[in-house]
Amino acid sequence: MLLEIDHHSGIPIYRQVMNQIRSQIMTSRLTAGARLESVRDLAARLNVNPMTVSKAYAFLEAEGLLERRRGIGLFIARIKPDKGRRIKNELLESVMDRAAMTAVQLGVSEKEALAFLKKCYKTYSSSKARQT
Amino acid sequence: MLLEIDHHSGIPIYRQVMNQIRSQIMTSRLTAGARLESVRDLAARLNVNPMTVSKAYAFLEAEGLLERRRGIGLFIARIKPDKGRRIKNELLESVMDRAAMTAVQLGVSEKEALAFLKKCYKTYSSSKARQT
Amino acid sequence: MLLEIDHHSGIPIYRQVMNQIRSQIMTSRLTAGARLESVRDLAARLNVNPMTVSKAYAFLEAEGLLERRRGIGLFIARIKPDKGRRIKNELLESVMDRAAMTAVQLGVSEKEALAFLKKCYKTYSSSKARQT
Amino acid sequence: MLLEIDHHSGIPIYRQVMNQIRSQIMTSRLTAGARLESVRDLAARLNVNPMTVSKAYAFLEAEGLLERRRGIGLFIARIKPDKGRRIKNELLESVMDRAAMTAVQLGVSEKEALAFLKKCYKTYSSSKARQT
DNA sequence: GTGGTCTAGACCACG
DNA sequence: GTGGTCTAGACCACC
Repeated sequence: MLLEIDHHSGIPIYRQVMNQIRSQIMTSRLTAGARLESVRDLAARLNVNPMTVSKAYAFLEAEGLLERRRGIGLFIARIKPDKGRRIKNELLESVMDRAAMTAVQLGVSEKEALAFLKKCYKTYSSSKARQT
Repeated sequence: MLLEIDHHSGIPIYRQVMNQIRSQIMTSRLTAGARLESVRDLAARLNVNPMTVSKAYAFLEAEGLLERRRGIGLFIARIKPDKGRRIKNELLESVMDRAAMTAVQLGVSEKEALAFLKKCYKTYSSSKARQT
Repeated sequence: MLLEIDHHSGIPIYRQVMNQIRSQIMTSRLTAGARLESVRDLAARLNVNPMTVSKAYAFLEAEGLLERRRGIGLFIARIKPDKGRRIKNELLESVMDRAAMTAVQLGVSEKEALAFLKKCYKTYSSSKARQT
Repeated sequence: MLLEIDHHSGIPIYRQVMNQIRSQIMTSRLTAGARLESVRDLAARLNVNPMTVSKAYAFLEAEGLLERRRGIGLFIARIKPDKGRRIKNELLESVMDRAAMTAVQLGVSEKEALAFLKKCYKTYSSSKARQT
C-alpha cells in the first residue's frame, strides 16, 4: 500500500492516513476483502507510533469502511455502491464548496474559476500518472 | 464592515475574520486608506474575544494588507495592482489545488469536477449572504 | 451530567461514556446546544485518563452527535429528528436482535420471551424511577 | 454437528462455538452421553485454529455441560433438569436484561420494546439457518 | 482555560 | 502473531 506522510503539512498524521486509505478504497485501488497492513507494520514503515495508525484505522472502522476480524487483522469492508457514491460526493462537495466560496468572495468570474481548476487538475492527474 | 462568524464551521475564528476582510479588500468593498474598526469595537460586535480580532489584524498587517499608524489605528494599505493580483491568485490557487487533488484522488473525471464546481459556484454567487 | 463507570464490567470505559452520553442525548436529558463537561473535568471526576474521555468525545463527534467549538468546548449537536430516530432504531435493533436470537436458539417460545423481557423492563424502569 | 461461524459478527469465534453447542444441548439436539467431535476434526472442518475449539470445549466443561473422559474424548454431560432450566434462564436473562436496559435508557415504552422483540423473534424463528 | 495530537510503554483478548 | 485499551506526560493551536 502506497502511503505518503508529510510531517510538516500541519495535517494530523492519522488524518493523512485516513484520507489516503479512504481515497484508495474509493478509487478501487484497495478492493473489498483485501487485508490492510498490520498496525505495527504500517507504524514501523511510516516511522510513527502504532497508536497513531490504530487511531486512523479505528475511525475508518467507525465510518464503516473497514472490518475487523478478531486476532487476524483489518480488512476492507464490502460496501454498497450506494454508500460509496455518497461518501465520494460528500468528500467532493466539501472541497468544491470551499473553492467556489473563495472564488466568489474574491470576485473571480465563473469562467476564470473553472479555468483555474482545470489547470490544477491537469497538474495533479499528470503527476499521478508519473507515480503510477 | 459586514462580518459574519460561523462558530460551527471548524475554521478558526481569527481565520474567518482574516478571510472576510481580505476578500473585502480584494473586491474593493474596503478601499485603501479606510480606517478599520478598533479591535475592541469589532470584538464586542462579533461577540468574540478581543485577542481573536487582534490576531487577525496582526496577520493581515504582516501580509501587508493593513497599515498600523501608531496611536491612531489600523488602515487599509495601498497595494500595487500587481501585488493584489498575486494575493488573489495565491488564495485561489490554494483552494483550487486542494479541490483538484481531491478530485483526482477520488477518481473523478475533469469534466465531472468542473461540473461540480460550477454547481457550487452558482449556489454561492446567488446567496452571497453566507460568507466565511 | 450523571455518568456511572463500572471498571469491572469488561466494557471499555470510553464505550461506557459514549453509550451513556448517547442515551442521554436520545432521551433528551442532554439537549442540543448544551455544553459538555470539559475533558479534564470529566476525567478527574471519573478518575480516568483525560485521553480516555477525549476518545469517547471524538467518536461521538464523528457520529455527528457532538460539535466542537474551538477553544471553547464541546456541545451537543442539533440533529434532525430523522437522524435521531434512526440512531435510536439501530441501537434498539442490535440488542433486540441478539435477545431474539438467543431465545430462539434456546427453544424459548415467543410468549415466554416476551414475558421475560417484560419482567426485566419493569425492573429497570422502576430502578430508574428511584434514581430520578 | 451443525455449526456455523460468522467471521464478521465481531463475536469471538470460541464464543460462537460455545453458544451453538450450548443451545444444541439445551434444545436436545445434542443428548447426554453423545461423543463430541475431536478438537482437531472440528477445527479442520470449521477452518479455525484448534486452540479456538479447545478453548470453547474447556469453557463448556467448566460450565459442567461437557465431561472429559481421559484418553477417550469429550462427551455431553448428563445434567439435571433443574440445572438445565437454570442455565437456560441465566442465558436468557443476560440478553433480556441488556435489551430492557437499553430500551429504558432510550426512552422506549414497554409496549414498543415488546413489539420490537416480537418482530426480531419472528425473523429468527423463520430463518433458523443463520445461527450464532 | 479549551480540545487535539503524538509518544512510549504496559497489559489484555483473540487465534 | 493480531488489534484494543489505558496511562502518563509532552507539546500545540485556539480563545
